[in-house]
Amino acid sequence: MDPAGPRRPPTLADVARLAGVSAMTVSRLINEQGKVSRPTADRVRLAMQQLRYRPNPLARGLAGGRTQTLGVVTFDTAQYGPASTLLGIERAARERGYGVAIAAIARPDHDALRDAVLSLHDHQVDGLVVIAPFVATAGALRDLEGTTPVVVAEAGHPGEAPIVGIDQGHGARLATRHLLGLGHRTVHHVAGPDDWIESRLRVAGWRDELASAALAAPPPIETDWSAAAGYAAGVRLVEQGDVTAVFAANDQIALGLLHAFHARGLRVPDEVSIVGFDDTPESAYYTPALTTVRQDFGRLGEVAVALLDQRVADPSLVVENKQLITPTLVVRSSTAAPRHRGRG
Amino acid sequence: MDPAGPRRPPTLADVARLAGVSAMTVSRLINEQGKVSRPTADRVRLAMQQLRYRPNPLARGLAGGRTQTLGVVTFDTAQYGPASTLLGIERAARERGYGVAIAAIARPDHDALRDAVLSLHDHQVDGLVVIAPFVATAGALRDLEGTTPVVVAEAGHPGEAPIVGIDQGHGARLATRHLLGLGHRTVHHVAGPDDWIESRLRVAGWRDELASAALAAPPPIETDWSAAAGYAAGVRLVEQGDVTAVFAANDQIALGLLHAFHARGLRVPDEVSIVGFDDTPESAYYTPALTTVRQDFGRLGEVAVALLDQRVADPSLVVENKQLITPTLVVRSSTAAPRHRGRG
DNA sequence: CGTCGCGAGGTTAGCGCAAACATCATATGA
DNA sequence: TCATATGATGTTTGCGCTAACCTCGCGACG
Repeated sequence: MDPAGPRRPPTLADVARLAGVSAMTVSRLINEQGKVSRPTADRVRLAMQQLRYRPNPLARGLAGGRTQTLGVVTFDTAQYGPASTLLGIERAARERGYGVAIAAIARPDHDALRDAVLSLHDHQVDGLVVIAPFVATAGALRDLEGTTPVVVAEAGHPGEAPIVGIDQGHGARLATRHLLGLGHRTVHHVAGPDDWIESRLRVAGWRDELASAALAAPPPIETDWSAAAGYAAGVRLVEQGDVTAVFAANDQIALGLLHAFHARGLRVPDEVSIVGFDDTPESAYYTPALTTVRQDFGRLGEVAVALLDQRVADPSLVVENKQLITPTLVVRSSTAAPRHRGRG
Repeated sequence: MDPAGPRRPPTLADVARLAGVSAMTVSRLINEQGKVSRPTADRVRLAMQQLRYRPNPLARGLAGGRTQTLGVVTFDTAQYGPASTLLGIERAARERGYGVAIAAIARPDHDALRDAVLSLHDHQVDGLVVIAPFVATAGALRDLEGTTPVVVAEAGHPGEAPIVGIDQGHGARLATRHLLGLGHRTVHHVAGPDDWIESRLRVAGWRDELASAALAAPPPIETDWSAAAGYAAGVRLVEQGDVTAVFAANDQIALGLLHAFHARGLRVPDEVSIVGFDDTPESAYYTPALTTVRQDFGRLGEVAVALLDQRVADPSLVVENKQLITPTLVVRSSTAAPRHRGRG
C-alpha cells in the first residue's frame, strides 16, 4: 500500500486529494466555518482519519495568526501557589484546545518580565496569563496593548490588564478576625517580601481588621516566604515575649514559626496561636495541624483561562478589570483562645 | 520617521532592505552559519537593532524545521519533585535559547502520555523531556523514534529513550543503611504508589540493603505520596507496635508519619526514627527536623536539557542510555539509635 | 422569465523564513 | 597561465496553511 520512503506527515493537501476536494474545503472543516455540506464533510473526515492527519500548528499560526497556544509567565519557584496555578491553567487550556508555552522569570524585575513576555509574544501565543505578582513589574505589559490579550493571575497592577485573583485582603481579614474572635488582644504578622503585591495586600488586610477592632498593628516582620525565614521570625517573636497570636503570610512561614516555638518550649496553640495562608496539602499534618486560609488555585487557573479565551475569541470585548475569588478559613488545631498571658 | 499605519513587526526582508543585502545574508547571520564578512555582518546587525528585529519562530519552524522550542511532558501535580524538575528544565532551556512548551497528563496511563507527546510533536518541538515516571506508560514513546529526540527525566523504561535520573536505589540504600547503622533491628518502608517507577526503585533499594544485612524486609505499606496517606500508614505502624525505624518514600509521607506518631504519643526519634526522601525546603522545619535523602532536581533538569541539546544538534549521536545523579543523605533530628525496645 | 441572493465550493496569493542551488569574485597551485 | 578551490553573496522555491476573492448552480421573487 504505502510506497516506501521517508514518510513525512500527511498535509492538508494530502487529505484534500484523497477526499477529492480542494484544500480550502478541508481547512474550512477544520476551522468549523460551516459552508461545507454533510456528504463532503463526511468524505473529508474519513480521509483525515485514514491518513491520521494532524494540522500543523506552525503553519496555521503563520498563515492565520492563530496558534492555539497560550503563554504563561510564572516565577521560577516550585512553591505551592504558583505551581498549582500553572497546572490549573495548563489543565483549563488543554480542555479548551490550547497548548501552553511557559516562561519563568528568575528575578522579580521589570526587564525579566519584559523578556519573558516578548519571548512568548514572538511565538505568537494567542493569549497570555501572567503570574508575576511583583511590585517592580508595573508597566511591563503596556506594549502588548491591542496585540495579544493578557490576563494577570493572582495579583497585578490595576489598569494594565484584567486581573483574576484571590481576595488576599479578605483572606488576611478572615485570619485576623478569627484570632481576635478567640480573644487575643492583638495579632502579630509575619509577612512575605515587600516587593510582592500579595504580601502587601495581606499586610493591608491584617491592618484593616485590626483597625476595625480599634487596635494598633504591631510592626510586621518581613520574610522571603520560606520556612527558614519563618523560623528566624519565630525566634524574634519569642524574644519579644508578649506574643499570643501570629498570622503568617503563608504556610511555610507558619511551619517555621511552629518549629521555632516548639524549639523554645512555647506550646501551640496553648501559649501562641498561629494562622497560615494557602492551605497546602501538608498543612493539615503539621504539628499541630495548621489553621489556615484556603486559596483555590485550580479555580484561579480556570477562571483566568476562561476569561482569556473570551478575549481571544473577541478582542474587543470589554471585561471587568478585576475578578476576585473568595478564600475561606480552615480552622484546625493551631489556634485557640489565649489561656496564658504573655510575659510583657 | 515612521510612516503611520498598522505597524506590523519588522521581517527579515525589512532588515535585508535596510542593510542593503539579500534576505539570505541576514538569515545566515542569525543562524551563525559563518560565510558573512565582518563589514556586512556589522551593517546587518545595526539594521536589526534599528528595526528591533525579532525572528519569527513560527516561520523558522515551518521553513527550517527548527523551532527553538523544547517540549516537557509532566504529571499534573504541584508536588515538589516534578515542579522543581520542570523549572530546572525551563531554566536550562532558556539559557540555551529554547522556549518551553508543556503538556501535563492527568492520569498515569499510556493514552494520556501519548496524547501529550503527540500534541507537543505537532508543535514541532526540537526535543522532548518526559517526566512521567509511570509503569503504565511503557511504549508510549516508540513512535517518536528517529523523529524527535527524547530524554526521559527521573525514571523511565530502559531502551525507549535515554534516561536522566537520580539514583533512587542508591538513595533508598543510603536511608536504610543509615537506620541500620544506628542500631535498628530492621527498617520498615512506607512506599509510594506501585504504578510509579520511582516507587518501585526505592522499594528495591530498601530491600537490597536489608538483604545485604541478612534481614528480611517487612511488608511495605503503599501510599499515594501524600501526607494524609502517610498519616494513615503511621497509624497502622503504631498499631503494629514493633516499629523502631521507618523509611518513608518521600517527605510528605514522612510528615504524615510524624504527625501520626506524635498524635499517638510516640516520640521521634526517641522511640521511632524516620527518614524521608526529597529534602523539600520545608523538611528541615518539621518537628523534629527530618533526616532525608536529598535529590537535586535543578541539576536533573540541567543535565536532561544538556543531553537533549546535544541530541538535537546531532541526532545521530549515540548516548549512554542512563545517566544517574547521586543523591545524598541529609542527617537531621528525626533519626537516632533505638533507646526503647519495640513492644513485640 | 430574468436576476438577485446565497450556499457550496474553488483559485490565488502570500505569511516569514531557510534549503538548495547558482553566481562571482579572489586566492592557490601545477 | 589557466583550471580549481574557497568564501561571500544572491535567487528561487516551497514549508503547510488560511485570507480574500472568485465561480457556479439553484431557488425565490417581482
